[in-house]
Amino acid sequence: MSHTLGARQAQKQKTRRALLDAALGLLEEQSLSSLGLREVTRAVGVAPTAFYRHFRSVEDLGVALVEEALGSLHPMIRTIVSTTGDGDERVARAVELIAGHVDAYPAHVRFIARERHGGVRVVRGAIREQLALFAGEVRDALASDPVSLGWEPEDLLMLAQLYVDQMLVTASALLEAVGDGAGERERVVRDAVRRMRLIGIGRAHWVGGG
Amino acid sequence: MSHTLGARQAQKQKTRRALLDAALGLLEEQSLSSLGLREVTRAVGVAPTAFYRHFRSVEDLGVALVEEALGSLHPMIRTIVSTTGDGDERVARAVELIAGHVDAYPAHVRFIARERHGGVRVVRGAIREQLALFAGEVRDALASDPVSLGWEPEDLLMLAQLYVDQMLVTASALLEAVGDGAGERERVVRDAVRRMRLIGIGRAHWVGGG
DNA sequence: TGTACATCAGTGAACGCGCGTTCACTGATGTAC
DNA sequence: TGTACATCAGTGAACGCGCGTTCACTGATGTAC
Repeated sequence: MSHTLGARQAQKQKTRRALLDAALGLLEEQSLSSLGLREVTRAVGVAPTAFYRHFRSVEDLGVALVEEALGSLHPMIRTIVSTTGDGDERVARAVELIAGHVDAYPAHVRFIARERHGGVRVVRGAIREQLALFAGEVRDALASDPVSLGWEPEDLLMLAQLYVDQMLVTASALLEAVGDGAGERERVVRDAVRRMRLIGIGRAHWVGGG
Repeated sequence: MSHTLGARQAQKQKTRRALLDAALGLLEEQSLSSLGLREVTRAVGVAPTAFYRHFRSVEDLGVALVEEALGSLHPMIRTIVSTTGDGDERVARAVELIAGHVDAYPAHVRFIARERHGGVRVVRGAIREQLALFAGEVRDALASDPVSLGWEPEDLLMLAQLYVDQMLVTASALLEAVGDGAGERERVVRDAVRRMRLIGIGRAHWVGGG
């Protein structure tokens, strides 16, 4: 996969990276459907036409950003679901992991939160697809937990989706709290922990059917 | 409030309404930060300059849409929180009310889902403000319910926010299901009911502190 | 009711500007012998 | 190692187009007497 690239390929990758990073930066203050190709190339310092050597359009770049942003989340999700310990410990660790991810990749998180319901159809579709994969992973992890004995498959998937949604809600709330000081951030974390605890309690007392 | 308007005022209101409606229509396929003033006036059939008689900018029109879209939700929220009956009945009625609102005002719902994390700061702020009002209303309703005896104020607000979030998640999921036939819609409704039930169960067994 | 004047929603021409896309190009890198 | 040719990432000029905003205007509606 990562055998030595020729100088030409290496330079091309570098420019592509620069285009993606510039776009991510510009997308902190606007949404994808208003991002211009010339804006991106101007930020990088290449000619507008260079863009076409890497992407067919800004939408295409958007799809690449989705894969990058959500691809990097898979390892984190696997870490969370494979964490051991009792309920409250697991919740605390999960929220910590999410907070760490938001600190490490704030622009990616903002991009996903913004474009999940944004104005570009193919990008919404790509995000939806990735989130469905996440929900599947979480469901499989839940299924192999003794607590889930007697749960119907549909209910397990519902719970998995609820967890994935909460992960995004938490990430997005943390992002908004970034500028508001450490106190506000602490409050958001405590709130996220309580939400997850409440869902965990609902899970522990769940009765199917109805 | 609604005493008879002069012919001039009445005509002005009509044009304003047409601008808001045209914008809502255009925003089904794009986001506010890429919506152009000329697009809106073209859709209505007035000169571009007429726009300025009603709004200072497209952002300003966006804030007006937020007030319209979320203002109309207040009565629904009051109806939901004042509904009587046991947990499962209340949940079912709440989801029905939400589904009815989505059917009645799909463009408003899409607008809020899209712009809640969208690229226009003042619009995000206006949405956040309205949602905080909703959460406050829900919290007050929860507080006056015997089930909440012993709950800390912070936990009540957390739960209220969770309910408001779920309302939006449900509305947005219903919207996505609109094109996918009645079966898919039914599935989304069942899923929403189960999510709300699970949260209700967590609420019933909640223990503060920790 | 009739008249003279004020208001103001909507018009239409004009502006400078940045957009996405096309095209033929350049020159460094890669490859075949 | 050296040479001749192919590839291809990035260039720069050019295009037609729609944008937001300004300005002086028109003519129907409103108001004062």
